[in-house]
Amino acid sequence: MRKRVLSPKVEALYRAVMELVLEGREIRELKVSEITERAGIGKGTVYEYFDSREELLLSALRYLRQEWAENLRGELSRLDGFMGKIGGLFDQTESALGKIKREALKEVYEIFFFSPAFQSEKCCGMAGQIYCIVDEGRRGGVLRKELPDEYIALALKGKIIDYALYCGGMGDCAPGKCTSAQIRKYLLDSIRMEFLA
Amino acid sequence: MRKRVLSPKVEALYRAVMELVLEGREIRELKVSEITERAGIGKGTVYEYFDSREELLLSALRYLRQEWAENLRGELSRLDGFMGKIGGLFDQTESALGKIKREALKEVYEIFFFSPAFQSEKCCGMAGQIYCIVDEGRRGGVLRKELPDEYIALALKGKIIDYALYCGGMGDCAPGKCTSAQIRKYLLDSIRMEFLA
Amino acid sequence: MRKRVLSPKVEALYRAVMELVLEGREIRELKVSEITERAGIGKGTVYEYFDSREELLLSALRYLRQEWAENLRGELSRLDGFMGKIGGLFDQTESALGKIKREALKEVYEIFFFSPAFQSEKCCGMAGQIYCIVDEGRRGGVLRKELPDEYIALALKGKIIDYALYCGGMGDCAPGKCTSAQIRKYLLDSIRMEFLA
Amino acid sequence: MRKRVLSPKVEALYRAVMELVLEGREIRELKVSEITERAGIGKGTVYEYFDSREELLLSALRYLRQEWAENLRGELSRLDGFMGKIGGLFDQTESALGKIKREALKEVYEIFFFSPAFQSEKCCGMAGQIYCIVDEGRRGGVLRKELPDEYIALALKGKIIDYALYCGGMGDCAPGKCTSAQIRKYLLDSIRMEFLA
DNA sequence: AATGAATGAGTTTTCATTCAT
DNA sequence: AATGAATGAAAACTCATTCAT
Repeated sequence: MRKRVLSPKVEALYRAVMELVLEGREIRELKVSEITERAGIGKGTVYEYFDSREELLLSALRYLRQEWAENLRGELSRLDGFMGKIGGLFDQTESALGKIKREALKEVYEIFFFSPAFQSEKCCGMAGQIYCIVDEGRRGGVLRKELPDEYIALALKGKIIDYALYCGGMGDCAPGKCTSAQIRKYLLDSIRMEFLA
Repeated sequence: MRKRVLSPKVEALYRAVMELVLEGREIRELKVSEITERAGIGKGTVYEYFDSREELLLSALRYLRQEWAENLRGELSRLDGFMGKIGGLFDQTESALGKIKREALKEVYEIFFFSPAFQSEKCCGMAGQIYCIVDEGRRGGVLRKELPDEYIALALKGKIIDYALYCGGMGDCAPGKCTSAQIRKYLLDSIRMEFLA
Repeated sequence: MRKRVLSPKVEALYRAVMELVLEGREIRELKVSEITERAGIGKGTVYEYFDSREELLLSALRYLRQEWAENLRGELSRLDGFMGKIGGLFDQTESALGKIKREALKEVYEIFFFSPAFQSEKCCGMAGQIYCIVDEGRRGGVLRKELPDEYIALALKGKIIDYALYCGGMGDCAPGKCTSAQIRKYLLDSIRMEFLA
Repeated sequence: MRKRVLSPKVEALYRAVMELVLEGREIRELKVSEITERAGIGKGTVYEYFDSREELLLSALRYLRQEWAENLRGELSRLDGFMGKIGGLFDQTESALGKIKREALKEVYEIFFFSPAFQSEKCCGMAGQIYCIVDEGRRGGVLRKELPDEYIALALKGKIIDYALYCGGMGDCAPGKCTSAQIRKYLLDSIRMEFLA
């Protein structure tokens, strides 16, 4: 539970990157000068802490994922039971998506769902949270014995992604007759039916 | 509905982009000079056909998706029945991922699964195929009446993404006790159970 | 005798470097923008021909040495006899130094006398010319048999350096009672006395 | 005539510069941070003692020359007679060059032989020593009356440079048939023949 | 007096785009 | 229509210098 203390300048840089991403900018297109201006620090300062713009961006990405995952963990820790936590996951997903600009959705999806899969810290983001929930559910005996944890976690992650895509309003090409509440109900039902003992 | 014949230069450009992406490059980071070199044409020629690098990249992206989707459509057209086509979708996903470099996975996922959601041609790629399958299944009466097409399509897409992530070998953080064949079986079972009438 | 044809842009860059050096600038302190401005070409053009500023500077240096050595060779080729050519060497040295700004002396000495010693092209500059003269003198039988060519060449080079330093008006710390003509006479006398058979 | 005691910080800076030069770095390309790191003091401290990097570098240069010249003077003071001291000059030159890295040769030559010529302290380095020796020789009556001191000093300096270049192993382009001992003998012979009464 | 984190002016370098051929 | 050398605006990066501690 030790939060590594960041240099305030580095923290300011990470915050600036986050703000810009949430405003819809693509992370890989951010200029060093934009970030430092937003962070309110000098351009050269970046190079006291990072070897290059590339490194800054990668570190910021890692940090954002970590931050969000930690938030998520905090919220979920207050909830009980397998389905309770799953519900929390949906809640958090929905509320997080509600706060960001439409143009930022793509980048946020990528940062939160996709790119972690290609990093060594696979277990620390959303995927890590889901795994904990599954683990707890298993120990509580609420999950079907014949389904391996690995599959359940994978399938749950897929359902969160489904929901996130839908909430982003871009889930499908159909004329969108369902509300997101309906979609959520279907998804939760399917989870109950498929995974619960 | 005839496929418009591309200028050979444009085709060469699109192929070059595809090659580079399959070698693991991020599409948004490709330089004009790289693409034209790979395509074997002059740098200036790009601007005979496109207004800017941006436009070239977007067009190439659209083209790649279209190509892949068309291949997919071709393969699926030889298969019968809802579950037959779904099985084909899994087959195609697996074989496609088997052919590309590990570094290219991320970009290919993004191009194929994610970014379409943010384009006007939402219905033309993988999502479009899935929608057709659902539609056909509906007309054939094999799908549960109480589930809307929209949800089924969304959920199916999620399962394909699950499978793709798993095949990419990066699906989860568990020590990987399941084979991809097992995962596939679980996913197909869940589809049968949840959606079939 | 084939002069390698340079791209006109590269030639312009080399000329610009030469001009700036002769005006007293230190070659290693030249800015890319200064050089390209002087050369009358775009800043980016440098990077079409060189990988970096450093490379440009090194190439320009090599070129300057080559150029000057070639001029020297041309002038000397019109003169006959060992002492005739040696005299020419002194003439050329004096006239070359007369043409450049005082502040450029240091840099020019370095380029012409010193740095060649640290390059692979040792034989191509002033040292190379001297060696040819010694060689010719040896074949003509005018040099003392007991002195090896190597020593004679070395000693001659030293005398040219002496003269150059003196002409640069910085030869010594003495109040300078000798004229450069006198110094020259002493140097030529010593050459005659020591090396001639 | 007492040597002014240097602040330990300044001394550390000078030593650091010397070390770096002897490792092959060009003095004009040294960064302030490199020097202070090597000296083991804070970067800002430089500006307590020097107005600018430029001034630090010039002072360090002066110091290095002075140091070396003082060493030289010390060694030579133990030797007697014109040719004895000249021999000592050659000894010192050879042993000094034997101690430094090959890459440092160029810079050391420049610092020791060349750049003094462009400084106000012309008489204080090697040139100064030579002038003293000539002076002493003159007073002792061992030098030819018809040769002015100025020329003798100049010529002697040239011979030392010759020897230094040769010892640096880069004296000429000939296949190097002479040993440095031979070259030395030739040079000493020539000095005896030309300058001694 | 000593420090070193922070700075930003001043560089180098990149690369999409143009345009003469 | 095709080219690629040339460009320069815009970006990354460096590093001497400052100044709060």
